[in-house]
Amino acid sequence: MDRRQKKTREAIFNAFSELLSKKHYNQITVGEIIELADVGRATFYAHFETKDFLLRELCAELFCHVFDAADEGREKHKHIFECEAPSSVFMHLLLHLQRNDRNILDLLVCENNELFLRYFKENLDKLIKNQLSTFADKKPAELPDSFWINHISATFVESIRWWLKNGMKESPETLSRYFLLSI
Amino acid sequence: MDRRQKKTREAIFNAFSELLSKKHYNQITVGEIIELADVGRATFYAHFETKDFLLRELCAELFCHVFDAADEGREKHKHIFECEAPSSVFMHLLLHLQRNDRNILDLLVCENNELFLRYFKENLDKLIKNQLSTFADKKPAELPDSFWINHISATFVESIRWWLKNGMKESPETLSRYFLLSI
DNA sequence: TCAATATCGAACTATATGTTCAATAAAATT
DNA sequence: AATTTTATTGAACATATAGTTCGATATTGA
Repeated sequence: MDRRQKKTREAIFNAFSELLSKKHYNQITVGEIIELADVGRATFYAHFETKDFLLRELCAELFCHVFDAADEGREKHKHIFECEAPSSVFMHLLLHLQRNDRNILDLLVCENNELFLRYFKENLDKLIKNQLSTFADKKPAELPDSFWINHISATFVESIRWWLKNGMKESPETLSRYFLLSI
Repeated sequence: MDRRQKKTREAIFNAFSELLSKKHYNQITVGEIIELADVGRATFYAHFETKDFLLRELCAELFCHVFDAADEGREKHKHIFECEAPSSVFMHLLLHLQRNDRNILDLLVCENNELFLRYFKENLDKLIKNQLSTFADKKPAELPDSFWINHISATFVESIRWWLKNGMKESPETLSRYFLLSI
């Protein structure tokens, strides 16, 4: 990819992230983004069709980071859900979140960002679907799989939201325990 | 309240509901609302500061309907959560949802409507807080109350969302069972 | 060096928001 | 029934933002 493109893209992502951590997605204008990113209006639209597309691509990058972060360096580490005992799965993701991507936490804690949450949950659903066996012993027999998957990932997301809303006082270990207890 | 005001307000609510069932909140314009409601632009703004305020008030009305619907007629029926055995609490709300307010379901199923979901969850949180004892036997001792409340109401909402997303094939009884099983 | 292409900036169109105001119609008051 | 108060109307208005267009300029990769 052209060096210029990469730079521009990066500048826009950074500006957007910074704005997202300060104000609600709906209240951010393209004008603000390009001003902070210091790129021309036409340039922005050469990269992203709309603000929604920008968010979608930013999410894709962040998720890639977070969900595949452990991938680099070790080989047997395809998913976060594969690398440790079932009981620490959640904690592992929390650690990744904490360590690597302050951005993603900003997005999560941000008052209401449904678009982001949807993408996040889509990714979670996929992950959890692949790791269903991990939670199989807790699943009431009567529940349909899709209900169960939805329930786990929703509980996952809500645990994080609760954590952030309350100032992240608990350690990842504690929160991980809360999550597993509540399932 | 002036008869004219009431009519106008009603017309705007109806138009807004109808639009909400067809398209996303963000894509609905004030222009569309007043056209469908057949009221003047200035009139709209005499009633509602912004579209967000309109939604907030619509929600307030709907929640009032749903959460207090059983209130009319009987006296010992302050909350849906007080009128029956714990096991049918959820079903009771589902029945209200089904019976009284197609609108509210439209809002819930609508792809992404974070504002509505937030108000809905706020109401739920309050209700569940008052009814904590109902779920006390299921609560792991270690969990903080606020985490537990959040978990229950989130599970509640997600159960309904799953139900709607999958075409509402299950009976309210079944869904109620799923909900209680997953907690 | 050169051809391809990314950026710039400024102007432009289009659409939505929210306000203002004088005229009119409906409601409440006497 | 007459009068006052209030709500609605419609049109004009100012403002903000989205998204497009295009010629000029600068950067890149070959």
